[in-house]
Amino acid sequence: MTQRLRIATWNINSLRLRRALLGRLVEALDPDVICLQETKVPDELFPADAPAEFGFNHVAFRGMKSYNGVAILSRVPLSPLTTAPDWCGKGDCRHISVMLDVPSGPVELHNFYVPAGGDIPDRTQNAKFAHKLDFVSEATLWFAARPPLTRAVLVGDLNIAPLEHDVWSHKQLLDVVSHTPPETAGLLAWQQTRFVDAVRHFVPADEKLYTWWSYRNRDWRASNRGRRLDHIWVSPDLQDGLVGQTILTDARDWPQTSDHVPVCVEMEA
DNA sequence: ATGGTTGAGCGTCAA
Repeated sequence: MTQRLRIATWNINSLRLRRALLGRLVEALDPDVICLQETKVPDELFPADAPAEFGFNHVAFRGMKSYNGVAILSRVPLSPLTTAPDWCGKGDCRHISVMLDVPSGPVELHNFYVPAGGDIPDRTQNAKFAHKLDFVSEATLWFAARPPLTRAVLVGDLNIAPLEHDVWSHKQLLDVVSHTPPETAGLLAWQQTRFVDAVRHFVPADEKLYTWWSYRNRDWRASNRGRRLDHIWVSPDLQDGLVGQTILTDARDWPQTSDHVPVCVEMEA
């Protein structure tokens, strides 16, 4: 027997500022698990009552002051995984992983916030870009070195739009951090450590898909200069159980919202 | 080519 599992991911850009918007996310998507990035809250200030307020009685989080931070809110029990390294040795709270105690069998869940990489797409001139490439390489090597994963899901703000139609203009973004060849090649190599892009499973590669629109636009919908930076990948054994995907574009119009919108995949797992 | 906006938390830095 399998059971329905909906997993959502959202770069919330401050959990404390936008915790009420979690209610809208739950209303729209009814997820079993919510993975958050850029919580921007140290663990000792994590709003401990927020998950239960929205029906999530199980939580794991890793945060720091001002920057980064990840969290997993779950309706099913979870246990933390502690096997992953401290990526790039920075201790910067960009990854958290758990085993979800799904009745039909445990599911390994990874929630990542990949470095944005700064503005200059040159690792010799820009240490943040070097960090981003190194982070992706390190993750690729780590997953590649493991036995092929089963019942595994990897989500997050990966800060890279890998495909031509994951950005509003492939040509104009080829030298813009998030869509440069070393980044897209790096992300696809990571994915090829044996994951399936669960959103593209449903949407052909020639169809535009975005999950992020800059704040620096007068009218994000009119200009529609988006990028698909937020991803949900599953291990190949879960592919046949995929039921559907939702990119909650409407969330970009919520009051005081994030510049990212939630992404959700439903599966039988 | 440049500038445009937001958050954390009080300087600017990061995105």
